[in-house]
Amino acid sequence: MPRPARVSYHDIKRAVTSRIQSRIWPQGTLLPTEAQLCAEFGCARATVSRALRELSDQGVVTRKRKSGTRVAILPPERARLDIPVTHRTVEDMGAAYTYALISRAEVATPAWLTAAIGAQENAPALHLTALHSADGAPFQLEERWILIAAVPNVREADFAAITPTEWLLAEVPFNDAEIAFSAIPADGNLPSLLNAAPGAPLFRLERTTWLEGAPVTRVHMTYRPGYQMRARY
Amino acid sequence: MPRPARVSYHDIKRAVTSRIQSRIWPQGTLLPTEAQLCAEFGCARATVSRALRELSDQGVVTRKRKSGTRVAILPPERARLDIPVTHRTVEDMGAAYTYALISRAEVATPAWLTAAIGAQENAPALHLTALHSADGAPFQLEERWILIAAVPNVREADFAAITPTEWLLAEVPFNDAEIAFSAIPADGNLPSLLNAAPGAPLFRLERTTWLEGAPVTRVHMTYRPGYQMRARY
DNA sequence: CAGTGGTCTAGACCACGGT
DNA sequence: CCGTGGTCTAGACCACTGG
Repeated sequence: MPRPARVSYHDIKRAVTSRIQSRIWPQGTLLPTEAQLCAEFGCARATVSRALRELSDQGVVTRKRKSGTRVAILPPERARLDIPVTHRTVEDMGAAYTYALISRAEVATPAWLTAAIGAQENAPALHLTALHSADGAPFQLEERWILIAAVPNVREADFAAITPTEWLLAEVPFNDAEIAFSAIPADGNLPSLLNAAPGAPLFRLERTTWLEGAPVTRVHMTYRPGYQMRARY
Repeated sequence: MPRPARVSYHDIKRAVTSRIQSRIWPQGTLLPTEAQLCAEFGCARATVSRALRELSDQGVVTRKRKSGTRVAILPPERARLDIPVTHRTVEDMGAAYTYALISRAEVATPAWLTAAIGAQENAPALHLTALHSADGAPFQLEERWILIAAVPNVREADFAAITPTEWLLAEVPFNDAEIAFSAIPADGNLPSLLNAAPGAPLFRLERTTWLEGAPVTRVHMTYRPGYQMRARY
């Protein structure tokens, strides 16, 4: 079979994955070294290196210095999950997006939150509740705490005009975050706000964000009944 | 401030993210070209290129030929989700893992599934139900369909001895997949199998896998009450 | 058409970590 | 120790796309 004049790292990726799929290199197999693959494919080592690095990022192979590159045993199912701002999620469904601030209050950070995110006891926080709707129907209820110490000018933000997510994205562009998904029952004010039967299962996403180790905000996003979050890989 | 003798792509990434965080480069700003950044940092273009490529992968900047590199507006919250095999999930919790096959039957692919995954009408499938337990307590109920046409030797697999996931991973190492998360009520046999109150909200993960466009398997993994799936980024 | 990112090369040095 | 991957360099050609 003819070889392209120039070998791309894509070619190497395809060749390697193909050999893994066809069992030429079963799980756990030690792959040839980068230098050997260079020779085989007739390309520079940087090209092989990039191919193997990407496969490693995808969890297809595992690499260790000195020991070499192996076909992953039990590759974790690894998905990249893009969670767009709700605004966009709704519009991507082809629906009209509306947003309403329900409540806004300065509070002391509740104890459960303090423990969960590593904030100081009773640190002042802004507590917000807001409803995101699609074509006028409730789509997602957002409950959020923002630590005022982390973003002092949050006191001046007008959350009737801009969603907390968008304000924060503009204000604190970067951070570390942790996400948790769960199923919760519709209780408290959820049935009326989300138009759900009492006790109905609702999908919830919780996200905590830190800026250089200091907690910034925690949000609970509870979706309308039947909502599914999707990802491909 | 002193510059290291050799500039790493990590240095560039930190420098760029730092400028974005500090509003030197607000959202939407056009960054200097790779060549300009090379000159500024005193390194090769490949180094700058790798730094910007990784930032682009992370959704921090967006790149387009000819127009250049810009700070992303509304960066999507992008998480990498590793879903290990249940076996490992349980053991990572420090619990003893057990597995039991509940049912196994050859069926015609149900109509709803056919439509969802693009399989042929009435294609023969293997339908499996299995329970994964942690320290003897129900942890996850797995309901799976495997299209026999895609993996003919599935008929000889002994799913009492090996979990469907692990068998499939060994048999069909690669594929495209789609995942959906949702909250469902405990109905049918779920309450008794997962030790849940009838109607209780349960977290469910659905995954469909294809091999080169042909559907291979669909699985519904329903977790015990209260389970949370977590990710960091 | 021309500017910008996308990629490859050939060579080099280095850090990690088995043996 | 020394093999393997991790990374940087300096230079080059190419592909896409905005003006």
